[in-house]
Amino acid sequence: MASARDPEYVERVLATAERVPPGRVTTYGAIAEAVGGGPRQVGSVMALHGGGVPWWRVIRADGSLPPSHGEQARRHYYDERTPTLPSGRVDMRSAYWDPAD
DNA sequence: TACTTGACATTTT
DNA sequence: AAAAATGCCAAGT
Repeated sequence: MASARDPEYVERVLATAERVPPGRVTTYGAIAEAVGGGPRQVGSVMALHGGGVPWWRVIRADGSLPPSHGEQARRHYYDERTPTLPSGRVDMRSAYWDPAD
């Protein structure tokens, strides 16, 4: 299992999350494809070890804010001037950043 | 070993 | 447009 317990996997996930430029966002799925495993796995890793990374730049594929962090994330988005839609969702069209970049 | 659970994704109602 | 159903991958119990 390439996993939340393996520091290596965790490192890769966190490293990718840290590489996300300010004002941009990426998705769990994208990271999952970059580091391997499944989107949920990435989520679990973030949940356990995401304390030191900008998790607010990592959102769901549909642009919805992180399920359990709506308010926090919103504040950060405002600070980083992340393109958001009136509906409270991030503007994926322009703010999306690909980990493979 | 089998079932449940989860910072998700995609498709269909 | 919004909600439900289905699929995925690995951990936790």
